[in-house]
Amino acid sequence: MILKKALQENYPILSTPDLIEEIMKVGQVHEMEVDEILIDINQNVKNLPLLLEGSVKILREDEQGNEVFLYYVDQGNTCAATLTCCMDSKKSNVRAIVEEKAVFLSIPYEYMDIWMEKYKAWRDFILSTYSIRFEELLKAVDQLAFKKMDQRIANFLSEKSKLIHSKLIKISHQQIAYDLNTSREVVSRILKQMEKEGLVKISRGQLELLD
DNA sequence: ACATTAAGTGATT
DNA sequence: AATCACTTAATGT
Repeated sequence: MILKKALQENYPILSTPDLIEEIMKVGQVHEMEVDEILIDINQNVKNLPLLLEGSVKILREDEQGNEVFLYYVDQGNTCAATLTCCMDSKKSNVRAIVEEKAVFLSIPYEYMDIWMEKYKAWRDFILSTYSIRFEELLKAVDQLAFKKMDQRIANFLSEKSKLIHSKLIKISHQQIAYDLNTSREVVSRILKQMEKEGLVKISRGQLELLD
């Protein structure tokens, strides 16, 4: 079956045959289009999504509704923040928006505990996604705390470029400003500077990373 | 041709 | 680095 293959390719760590079978049995395949909200803040999370295709952007929001980009989750991964919520079906503290058309397996949260006891592969999987995401989070934190806007923008763009495997990024200055919680003018000015330095080529609604 | 939206700029805090 | 007010340029209808 094609699904099984996708699962094995994207999640080699879950290779235990019995576990694969169970995942296939209880997991529901879902598809979501770009910009759809996979998980919203304060939403009760009762399913764990295992991304098979596409990618998702994880955002944090403050009391005033300002959003800040945290990190991307791509295929073969799941979000640790979601995982935490999923463990006992708590409310999400982040928002997950589909960045690239996503296909994922939705696992009801009841199985989290059961599989933790039953399968070593599952435990390893959970632990490793925790540590991967923890590092991502630390990266995000010191970006926010210590880096200046120009570095944050440069970083944001290179992450994005890596994610979509393209140097051509279709995004407006406004959208970048929104993701990094700054103003459009600042983004425009920094981008202009980067262009002078030969780092990017800007055109309306899209930009290209140069080397 | 006109309206709409993206991007550029200077001044101010 | 943020905000404002305004201009200029690109794009859609």
